[in-house]
Amino acid sequence: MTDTYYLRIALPVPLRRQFDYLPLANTAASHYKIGSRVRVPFGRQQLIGFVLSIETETAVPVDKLKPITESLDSDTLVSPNILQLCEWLSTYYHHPLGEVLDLAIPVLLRKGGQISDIAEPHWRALSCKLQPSNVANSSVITGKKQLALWQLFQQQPHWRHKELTQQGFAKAQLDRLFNLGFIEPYQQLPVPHCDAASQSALTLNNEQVSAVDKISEQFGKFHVALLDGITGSGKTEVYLQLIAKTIEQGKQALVLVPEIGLTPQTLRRFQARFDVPVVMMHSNLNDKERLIAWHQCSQNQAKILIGTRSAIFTPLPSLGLIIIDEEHDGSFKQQDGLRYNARDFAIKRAHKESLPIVLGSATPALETLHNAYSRRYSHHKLTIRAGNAKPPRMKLHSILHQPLESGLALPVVDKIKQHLNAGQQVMIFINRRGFAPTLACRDCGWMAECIRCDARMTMHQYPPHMHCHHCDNQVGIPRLCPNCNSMQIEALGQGTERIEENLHQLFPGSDIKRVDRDTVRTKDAFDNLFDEIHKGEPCILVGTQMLAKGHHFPDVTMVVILDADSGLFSADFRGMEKTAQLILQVAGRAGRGDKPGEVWIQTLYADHPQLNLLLDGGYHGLADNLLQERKHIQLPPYSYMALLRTECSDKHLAEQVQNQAREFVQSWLNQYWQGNLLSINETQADTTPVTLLGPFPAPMERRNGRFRQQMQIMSHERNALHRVLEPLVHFLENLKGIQKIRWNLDIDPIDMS
DNA sequence: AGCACGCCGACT
DNA sequence: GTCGGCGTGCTC
Repeated sequence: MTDTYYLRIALPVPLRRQFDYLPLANTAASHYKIGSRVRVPFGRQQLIGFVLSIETETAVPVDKLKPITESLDSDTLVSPNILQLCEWLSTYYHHPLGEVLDLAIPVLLRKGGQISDIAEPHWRALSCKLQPSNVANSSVITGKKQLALWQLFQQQPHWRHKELTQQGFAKAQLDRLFNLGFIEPYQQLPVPHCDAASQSALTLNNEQVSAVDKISEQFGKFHVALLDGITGSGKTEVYLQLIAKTIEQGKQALVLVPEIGLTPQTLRRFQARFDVPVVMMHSNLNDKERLIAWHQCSQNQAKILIGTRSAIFTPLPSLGLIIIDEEHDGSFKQQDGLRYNARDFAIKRAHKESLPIVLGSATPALETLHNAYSRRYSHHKLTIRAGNAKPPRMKLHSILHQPLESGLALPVVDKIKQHLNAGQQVMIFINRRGFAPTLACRDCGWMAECIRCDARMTMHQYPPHMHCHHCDNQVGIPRLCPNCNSMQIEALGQGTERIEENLHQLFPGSDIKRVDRDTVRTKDAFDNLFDEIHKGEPCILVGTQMLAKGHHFPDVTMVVILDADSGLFSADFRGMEKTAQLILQVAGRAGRGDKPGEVWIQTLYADHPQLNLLLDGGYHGLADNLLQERKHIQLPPYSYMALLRTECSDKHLAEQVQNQAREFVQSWLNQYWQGNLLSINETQADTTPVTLLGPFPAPMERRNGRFRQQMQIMSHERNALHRVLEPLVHFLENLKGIQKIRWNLDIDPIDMS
């Protein structure tokens, strides 16, 4: 008996629907596993898709159905859990499932590769043949190299081919021993390497003990814990001890870290602590290395995975704990394609797999804090610095009407001198790279602007050029004003290059190091620089964000923040939150037990209420105030938001599509929503379930030659929001002329630009 | 997203 | 006469 059945396949195309295919002739339905890959004909091309389900009926006319080309996996590749989580992502972020699934597996598998592709050639001794007597009697082994090779196999019977060639043995020598029947080649998948633990657990203070105890009580069930600990309070030690308990139970642990925080130091700290294999996954891995790590996790060989955003998709069959370090960090949100938030998705995964998740931060996102206050998350505070170190002294220094010496206030210059003379390090933080953010003509007021963006070009000195940081456009430095031919062209404002140059004048003979994307392009360069700074010689560090994230500089005793003001009046409603997080992060880089640090914030607004709140009441003082403000104006976390963005070289088209979207949403609400709602509860008649704000131009309207528009779509009900977004996406997909413009829908946006 | 088909301008 | 521009439409 042959019952007909169909395979429902998700394909990596930007279409929010699935495709049905016929199976291969004479294959039983049981041959096709859910979550396995198949190659299928799609139009004129061949694509790789995932089997979602096996259906007995199809809505497609049977004569349109084609059989699949081949089945690529005999077993499931994406586990039911991960598949369902991807389906959830697809629905929540309104993104095609096929593209979501594509992100969930390593590139090599996406392209049709097999796990066996990463198998490595090995050699093994054939124990029965490899006896000293064989060698002695046969006298077939000639040459020192062959003998040395034979001796190696005496010591250890298995060798990677690569290791042997690295030791100077040639293929010919291996072949010779093989022909003699002493050894044979075989292929084997790489096994994660693992050293014995060399470091033991630190003693915890009471707060840490309490956090570890309370969170580990939640093992085996879904639970979100906020580990809210000031810099230096030992969050990492809490992670490590929770992971240790997880490992003791034979479970795996997943640690997500921000993009920039994944350093060899981090890996070493974990490896030194545990007897089990620790694997890293980050953007610096090549396709093969990524597949190896993925495979080792999926086979339960790796017990700890430390990774950046996309590591959240990794199959971990015995996962017992998830940790999100620096959970407030913006890099957990992907900013293109599938705009998912790995922190939120991790919580979803923890829920699905019934396990605890720890969100750690010194400056939790307001969303997270709100959830902790409302007791959806448990809240564990760490307020004591290790070794009873004093927190850094923070000081707002008004530069209003004050003379500046190369961008630095005079008392700040004096202070820097004191610290250098005391043999200590000073860090100057300015979030602007290049020499100067503006190049202007003194005679006519002309300013160098980017031809593609509504932005001024940054002047760079090393090498000399004008650079647009928004579209990467580069041009030479004009010698005459292009507008009035004046020679009075002047660089205005300070960038890292200029501060560095000025510091050489102010502090001749001092060691000055600049740390920004232009000086440390590679991970290695940064690590080398870090090692040098770590020697502790007095110096001044000048740098951008880069200095704030990831590394700690114990010999830095003074931090100067030059441009905190730029974040105070930002168009983004998260501007103040982000500024506070950055200030505290930078401040946290400084000092250690025996050398307390001081932080000077240069500002024109020394009486800015929220800045003062941050300094007097700490992060939580400010955060409470910001939460009240958000509640008052009903912004997240007190409402849910989606942002529809359009961009087009034709300004009118970008606006027109927004207006069409707006009209669509409004008429949809009138037709389907308000009618229903009114009949249920007429007193709510004036409460619109979904509100629209905009469309309006993006903060920088023109970028890279395209005009950008955006519209906020908000609701107090997550479901209400999604119920209208679904038909909106459908409407936009099928809108005539939509291919002329770029558009995207950002759910829970964190960067409003 | 690809990749076709489909009609209108400057070229061997 | 055709090569090719990218507008429109489809993919189980």
